[in-house]
Amino acid sequence: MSEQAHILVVDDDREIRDLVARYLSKHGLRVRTAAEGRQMDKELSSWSFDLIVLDLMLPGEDGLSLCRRLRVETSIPVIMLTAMGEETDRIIGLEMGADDYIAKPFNPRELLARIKAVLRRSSQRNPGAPSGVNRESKCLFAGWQLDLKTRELFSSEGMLIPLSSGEYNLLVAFVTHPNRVLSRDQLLDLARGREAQPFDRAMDVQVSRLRRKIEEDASAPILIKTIRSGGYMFTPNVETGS
Amino acid sequence: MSEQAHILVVDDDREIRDLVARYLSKHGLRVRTAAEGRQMDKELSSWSFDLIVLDLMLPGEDGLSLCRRLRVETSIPVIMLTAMGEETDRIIGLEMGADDYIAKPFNPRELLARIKAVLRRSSQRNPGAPSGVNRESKCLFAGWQLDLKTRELFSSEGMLIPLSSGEYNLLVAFVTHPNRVLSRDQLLDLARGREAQPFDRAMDVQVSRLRRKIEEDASAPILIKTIRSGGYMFTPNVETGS
DNA sequence: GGTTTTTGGTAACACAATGTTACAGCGATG
DNA sequence: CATCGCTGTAACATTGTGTTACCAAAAACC
Repeated sequence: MSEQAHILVVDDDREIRDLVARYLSKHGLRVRTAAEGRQMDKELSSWSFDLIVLDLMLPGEDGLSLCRRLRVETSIPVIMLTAMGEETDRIIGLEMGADDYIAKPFNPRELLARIKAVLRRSSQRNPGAPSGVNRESKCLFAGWQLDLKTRELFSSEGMLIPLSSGEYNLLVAFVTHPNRVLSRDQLLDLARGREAQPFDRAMDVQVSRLRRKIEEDASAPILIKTIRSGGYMFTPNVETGS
Repeated sequence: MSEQAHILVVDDDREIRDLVARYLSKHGLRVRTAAEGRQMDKELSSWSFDLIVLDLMLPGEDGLSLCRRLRVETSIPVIMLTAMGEETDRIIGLEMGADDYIAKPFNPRELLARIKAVLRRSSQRNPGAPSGVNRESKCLFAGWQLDLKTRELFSSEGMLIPLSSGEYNLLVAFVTHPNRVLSRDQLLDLARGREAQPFDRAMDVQVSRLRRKIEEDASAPILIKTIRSGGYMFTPNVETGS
């Protein structure tokens, strides 16, 4: 979050989405949007976010239900948007686990202020930590064992393989998104929380360095496959456990 | 916290104290009250609390100052009560380290919702760990035993390892905030109560000195991990006991 | 099939972050 | 006021990361 914060705006009204997205971007935030729950899930699985702005009324699964799910699955702060201004709704929102609440119609400036307040709080609470999912503490894949709590990687023989912070973050990004094509851009976001510059080859190099440590034969990679003009894919099955 | 949470309400207005105490008790929380700072300290030294509801305006030492002290001495979450509704006050409250804020007059139901929200957050942050002051006097981690009362550190063989007071404070900061990334800035605040200057390397040096004493191999640290461009993380499980 | 173009791998370098040591200043102690 | 232990600072060593460059592999083109 020393960089720009990454915000997901979930609202079925296209105008509001665009308005908010434009306003927040102009004020230095990175913004992505989703129209409803399924799109939200898709965004969540592709990017890491620092905060979610969530409309209460949505087609399909409604905002409260999404909010409850977010609370169970992640620790990303949520600001609820609602058309109704009554106190009960506000309270219900908070009871569902939202971090703040704002009534429609709202002044974008106020939304920005609340976003900053919530980010300030959550960065105090959990500074520097990657937001989002992180419940299980061990991951098993292809004989390897990655301990998310101690940030340690063990080979199938039980040897401790030292990873740099960058290699660890990248591996976590892979392990939490297996069997999917991840673009360099996404990886950069998931592992570093930053955006790609044009001709940014940082991820290629980091992948290369990680391969050298975890692949049997780094010149014929099995675990981290290259998807030409797509990115990379982490192919082993990942078992997550306590 | 699987039991009833234990709440301390600090407010000089007797009516508010009683009203809040009754409402919260009725909803399954254990509540104690205090009218001002000294009473608060007395309660704190007699009981362990999961959360403190703290009025901003108090006779004697005011709420902000109490809040700041609480932050230094304990890790109990705080919700600030204030008569003023302006954002500056809110921000000041949050900067002092409050976890949430609610403006008077408030709906008890909203207070309850916020209390639950904060408890939920703090139990996520510190799962299974006993909340509150370390009236516990011993900490066990990775075979080490740290006695908070006598400020002594014993190795697994029972040897007394002398610590300087700086090393002790740093270790306490780690032991009370395990499994979290702590920035140099935070560590400086927790262990020294001061702010970082630009290019302040004091914590690096102190961490290095502490590692030399508690790590098996200081060149491959297990207990205190470096999080590049983030800070440090204390990774062992900490058991606290009497 | 052969050539060109695009894409990815990685070595080498430069820079940034961190580890470590030496030393000076400070306060406590006797 | 000499000594001792502790701490911060500065200097240097080490390690990690991003960038660039060059080469190889794959795809596109003819």
